[in-house]
Amino acid sequence: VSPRAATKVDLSRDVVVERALEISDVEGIEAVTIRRLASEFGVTPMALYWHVKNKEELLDAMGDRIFEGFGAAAVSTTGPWHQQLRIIMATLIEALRVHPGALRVAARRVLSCEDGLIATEHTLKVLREAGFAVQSAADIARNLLQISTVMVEGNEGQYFTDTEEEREGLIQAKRAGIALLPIDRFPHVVEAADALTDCDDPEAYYGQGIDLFIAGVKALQPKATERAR
Amino acid sequence: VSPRAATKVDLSRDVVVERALEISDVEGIEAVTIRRLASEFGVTPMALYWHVKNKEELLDAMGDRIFEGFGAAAVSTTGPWHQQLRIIMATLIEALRVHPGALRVAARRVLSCEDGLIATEHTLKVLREAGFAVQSAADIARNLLQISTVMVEGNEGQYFTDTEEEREGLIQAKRAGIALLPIDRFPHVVEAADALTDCDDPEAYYGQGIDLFIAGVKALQPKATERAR
DNA sequence: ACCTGAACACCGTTCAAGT
DNA sequence: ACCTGAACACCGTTCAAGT
Repeated sequence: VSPRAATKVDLSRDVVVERALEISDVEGIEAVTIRRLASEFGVTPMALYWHVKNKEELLDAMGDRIFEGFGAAAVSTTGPWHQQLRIIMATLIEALRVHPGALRVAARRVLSCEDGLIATEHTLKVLREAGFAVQSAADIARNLLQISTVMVEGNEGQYFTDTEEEREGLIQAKRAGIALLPIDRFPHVVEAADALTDCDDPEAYYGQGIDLFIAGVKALQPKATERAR
Repeated sequence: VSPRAATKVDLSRDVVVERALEISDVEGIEAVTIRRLASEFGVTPMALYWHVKNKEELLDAMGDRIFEGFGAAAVSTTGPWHQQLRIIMATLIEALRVHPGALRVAARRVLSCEDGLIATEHTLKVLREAGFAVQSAADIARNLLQISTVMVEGNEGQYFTDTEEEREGLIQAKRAGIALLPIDRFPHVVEAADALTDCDDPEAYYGQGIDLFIAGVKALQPKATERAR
């Protein structure tokens, strides 16, 4: 019944990964350490090595967790190819936003986890059927993942700190630093100080990013005449 | 004249940053440590703190170095807006490719260093004159940087190791892992195993990425009728 | 099956002291 | 002005040992 007993659940791989994700979402991925986790579970650092091979495997497991359910969602899309691509991208962004601290580790796990593979398979299928060559389709699929990752990261995967106030402070400081630039040299930057740092309308931000990507892919689509090599 | 004397140049901020960039390009940014640098210079770790405030400042300086000359290059573009944007992006990618290990630290320094600000100012100017609203222009400028960064990173900013052979091995292992997937479940992924991992034609890869982005931005451009709010 | 203890080779950084 | 020495609070990980 002591405050420490509250955190003293039975250790397991899942519990460890879950806690690691919680930490990364608040304080960033660098705050996730074996020793930190151990102390939070009221256990010795070495105890974790029973449930996870090493730190790398822990990070991988965090990434895989993020993609859970993504495969099924990606496969269930319907409609014209560009609409399917749009839904896949929107779904991916949604999934990534849940754990902004673990984006990076997720991105490099796409081709190493079940759900990432399923989603990639379907994405490639859609692109191939739209007439894209193997290399083009692969590049576009990679781009889709990378752009989604970097958009989410740029928007909510920064400024990790211990407290919320501290986080606010960092953002304010950044914005103020831009707003105070010499306006004669950087008029457009100063004008866009808010727009460049913050995002009071994330949906619009992601919407434009998705629009841009889909429009770009559409423009790259080989014409039907070119397709018959 | 001893082998160790060869590395014993006079310590200075520039020399330290330069060496840090060299290390990050070969072994990745995590290989850059104060103690490692100190031992390479044949000096005590604390000696570095005279030339650089702390590790964060060192990383920032590495990022700023990457953008050196980028401002001037970005400003000197001419032609229609989308062509200027294209040149800016191509130039940025070129600059980023020089130091693939320090991409990440560079990206977050754009709005904090001279050359990054100059380039951003000009990019925003071009976009505003093309009719984009402040928020849209800002989002697109951010996207340009992020996409460029992530393309370079995805292509040559991975698999850092001590030796070149080890690096080759990692890439081969990754590709083999994909190629050996069950072909009935992941036919398109297996087909694209090479295309997804490697890039024997980087110019084509970056070219398509730039094409995609520019086409996407073009599609988002407000029509002249809409512009007169 | 699950965890501990002690130890090793690493980190960044402070602070006082040397030349 | 520039560097050293000793110390502190952190890392990940191995290996043998406990229950």
